[in-house]
Amino acid sequence: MSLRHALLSLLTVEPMTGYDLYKVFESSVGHVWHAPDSQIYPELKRMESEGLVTGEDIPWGQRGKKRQYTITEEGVAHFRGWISTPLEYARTRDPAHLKAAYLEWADPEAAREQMRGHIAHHQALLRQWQERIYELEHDTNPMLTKRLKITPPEKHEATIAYKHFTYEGLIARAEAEIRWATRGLELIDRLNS
Amino acid sequence: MSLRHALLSLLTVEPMTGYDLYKVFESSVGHVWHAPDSQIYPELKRMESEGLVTGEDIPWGQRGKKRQYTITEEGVAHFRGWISTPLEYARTRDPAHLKAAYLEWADPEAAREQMRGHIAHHQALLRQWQERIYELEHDTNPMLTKRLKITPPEKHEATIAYKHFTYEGLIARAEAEIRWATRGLELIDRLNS
DNA sequence: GAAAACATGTAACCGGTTACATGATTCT
DNA sequence: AGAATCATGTAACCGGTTACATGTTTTC
Repeated sequence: MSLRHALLSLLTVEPMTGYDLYKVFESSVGHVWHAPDSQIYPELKRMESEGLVTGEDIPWGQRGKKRQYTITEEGVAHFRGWISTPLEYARTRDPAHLKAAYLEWADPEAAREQMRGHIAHHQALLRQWQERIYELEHDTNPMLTKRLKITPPEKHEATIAYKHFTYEGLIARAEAEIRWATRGLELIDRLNS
Repeated sequence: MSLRHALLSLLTVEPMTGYDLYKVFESSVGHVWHAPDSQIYPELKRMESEGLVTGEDIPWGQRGKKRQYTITEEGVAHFRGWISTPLEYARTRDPAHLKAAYLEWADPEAAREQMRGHIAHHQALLRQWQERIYELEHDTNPMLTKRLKITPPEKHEATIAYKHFTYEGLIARAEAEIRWATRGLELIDRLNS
């Protein structure tokens, strides 16, 4: 149930429509949290009915309208409460490592293809996260820029530092996965020579 | 839908009942893949109806009976096919890192508690996986021992090596998470001094 | 005028979790 | 005799995915 917390985190910056939020999930934030529009719209309605946000229809063009959601005090408290609550970790369920444990069942080329896929996947993530770090260091992330504008200057350092720290962790993880799969390729070669 | 592949991987060793499989998931294998009994029993039925396994009622005590499942040739082919098929990676959804990105919303002690929880979680995983490595190196894992008995000797090395490789990857990941959260604690101290 | 982007939903399904329910066997 | 373990399920729910559906506005 972290979707609503991801939504709330964005709504602490400024009021947004479902489509605005969807676009953010599709771009930068989407590399930490993904959500399809079909999940966002109903969740916003539920959050409105629970008083975490208020919705307001605002005109859009001649006949159109869109619904803009504003976080409530209760929503802010809810978000802060979630951040402060110890995370419950889900039991392990890891298809990539489950497959890796039984690679002797695949022929060597299929096994190599698994490892190459793993490397490609994590290299793509790595690039995305390095791009986020670049944005942080050059203040080119629109959401963060807006956030800093409404944040007291003495909290700017922490606001940036925790996001930097987050992406560093994701980068370290991606690099570890790439190293692991690279060793996997070497192992496959060794076992099939 | 990897549950059925996890079940098939175990059934390649010997016929087992739902409860047998459940126990294995609760112990060693459960640290790579977890499944509750309420998911295992219906899945086995479905797999039987799809011809991946055959079920046989065998007597248990005076009046009791239990259903033992044997993997079919089709089941073996299905498992091998899965291992050889490139994995589709799910979009990122990572509550721990989502929270970390907004730790400025928590007070320092709650933020530290998050990091300590992350460290404790991954240290517990680390111990489990180191235990699995120990088992591999000393041949004290019952399932693996049985597996090797029905595996041609020339494939023993690969069978063990891929499992070793898998756990090494999980260990590297846990160590990276612990390092990350440890840096997180340092960051919290620095920002609040 | 057409295409792309903006805007918002519903419905069916799927894998997984939690709670509930029941009974037999084995061990102490 | 009682407790632990063995054994097998059902049902309600939950978060998430995929497919379907519709209409407006802006841009080229």
